[in-house]
Amino acid sequence: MKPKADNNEYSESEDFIRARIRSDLESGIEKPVTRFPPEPNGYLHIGHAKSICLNFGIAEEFGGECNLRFDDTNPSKEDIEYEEAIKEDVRWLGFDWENRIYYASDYFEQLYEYALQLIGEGKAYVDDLSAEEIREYRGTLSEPGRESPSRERSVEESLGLFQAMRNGDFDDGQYVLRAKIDMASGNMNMRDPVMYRIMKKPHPRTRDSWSIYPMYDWAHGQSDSIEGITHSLCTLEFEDHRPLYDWFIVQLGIYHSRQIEFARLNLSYTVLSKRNLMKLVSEGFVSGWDDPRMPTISGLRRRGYTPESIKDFCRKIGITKQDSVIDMELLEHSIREDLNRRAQRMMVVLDPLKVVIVNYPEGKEEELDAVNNPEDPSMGKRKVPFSRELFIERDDFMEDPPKKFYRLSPGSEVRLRYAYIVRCVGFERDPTTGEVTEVHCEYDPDTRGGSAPDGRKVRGTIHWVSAKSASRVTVRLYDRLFTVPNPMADKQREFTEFLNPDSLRILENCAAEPALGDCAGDINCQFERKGYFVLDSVDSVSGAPVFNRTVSLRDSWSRQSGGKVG
RNA sequence: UGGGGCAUCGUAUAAUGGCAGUACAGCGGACUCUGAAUCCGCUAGUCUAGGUUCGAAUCCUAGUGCCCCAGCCA
Repeated sequence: MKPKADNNEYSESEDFIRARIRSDLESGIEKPVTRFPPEPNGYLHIGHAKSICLNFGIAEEFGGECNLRFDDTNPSKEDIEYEEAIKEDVRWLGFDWENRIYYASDYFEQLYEYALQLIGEGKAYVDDLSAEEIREYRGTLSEPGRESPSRERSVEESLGLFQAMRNGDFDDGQYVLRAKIDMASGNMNMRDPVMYRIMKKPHPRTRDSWSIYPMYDWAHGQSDSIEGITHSLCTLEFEDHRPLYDWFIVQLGIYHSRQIEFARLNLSYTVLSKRNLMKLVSEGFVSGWDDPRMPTISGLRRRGYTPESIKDFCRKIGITKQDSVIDMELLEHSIREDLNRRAQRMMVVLDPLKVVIVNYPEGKEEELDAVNNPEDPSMGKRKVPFSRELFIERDDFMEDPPKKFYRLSPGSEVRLRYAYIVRCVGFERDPTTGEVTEVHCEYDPDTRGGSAPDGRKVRGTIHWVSAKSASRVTVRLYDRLFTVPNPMADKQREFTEFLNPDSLRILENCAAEPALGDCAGDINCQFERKGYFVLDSVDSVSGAPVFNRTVSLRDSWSRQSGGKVG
């Protein structure tokens, strides 16, 4: 089937960044070169996916290139574990940096030479003010700063001191190298920003060969320039840094990459900052960075999201400079749309209630045809066993049903999907708890396969599993991580106070079609009428599968009945 | 008058002086062996006030609101 993407909204119009690239292409540049520059200090999340799709997407669309660059300028926060996870996530999304993997740390020597150049030209100086003093001297948002006494230091002295900083002659914090710009600038970033700090810490890649490390502002633009990045795309909070980005490049007289800013992604009912995600992990609110409730790429992957659905989502949200919060339902729409097209259908009863077909012969078993995917006939059919004793969903039976309840209730008729039309003729309950323990039905042998030869209308069709051959599986139902759309909105309260206590429900005794009892690999399927599920890649063991609910099906019944269904 | 940015249905996003469109959500209907999917329809928007113009979301003026910046983090 042809996707309706041919003449839809996103192929017709271009965002402001693509428009700019197109115009730059017309006015001379050969091809766009972009980069995705994560710091290896945490796992990638859906917000990074937006940036990845933008940077790699532009390279694909315009015949350019996109580099993967690790912005590893702060060894106190970075770890090799993160680097590997990041590479895996980018690859999983379906992007390829080929041989273009770079590290800011590869440029440490070049950056050092550049610094020498600026010092030599009197545009940078070594400062001996303490961190606290630097802050005081910087002034405030509305008052200009004061110049450090070190500003008057001679070029020769700064050169010597800077070399000594590199040699490890000083302790952490004793000196910094600063750019000499303008302490009265309205832009705080231009008030003699720190370029290097002393940090006697081994670096994952350069080990102990450096005792000074460049700051972001000093490293990023120059790294872009060295790599010939034409368009350096970053988020809005760096707009204030652009004058500094440009200043360094102009002073150095090197290739001028251009920084362009766009709005970062915000998603409702979750948080999207490494700091806060880190807190959820380290304080045990979730099981790890890849907890299926996490908005990380690895969490979404384990939850059952596909790369296609994430890329589709990124295309739909667009690229602008407006602060916005995207509704989680749009992400859910993307995965439903993708999985509806490709997921194998299965019948699984999450909360089993026993049904006895009283007029069905004891010991008899037959195999019925079930469609694997009504959206895709090429996926074929499969056999499902049927017998006298079945399981149905507990909430598909009601002793005293409300209006418009199309499922089973005393005296009513319902279709067992792919099987027979049955009528409820009675039920049993536990005398002490009052809970319904068993439902009795009579089946109509003429309706084999679920058809009604007499043309009778049966509104309800429910899923079921033959009791004898059912596989016992564990199912984890996930719900939104937070109870409020924006957990960060309340400044008085910690965002963790808004964690949803019901974000995970574990169902140990679900009854599944036999085939699901022993399966392996990346299995995305739809449990009919319940949602899309994926075999958990971590906790499933052979013969004891665990399924994660990726997303429920849309459910207009629970909305209209106000009830919570499964 | 510290600096920088942003304002279009509930949420996003298009319209680059010429019919305010699309998607998600919501509501209603058709269809249905998934209360799914699909199809059809409906609701709903240009921050405010002036101005320019035959014509303004778009240009001008003045307001208002929101976001970011005072790390030796990125």
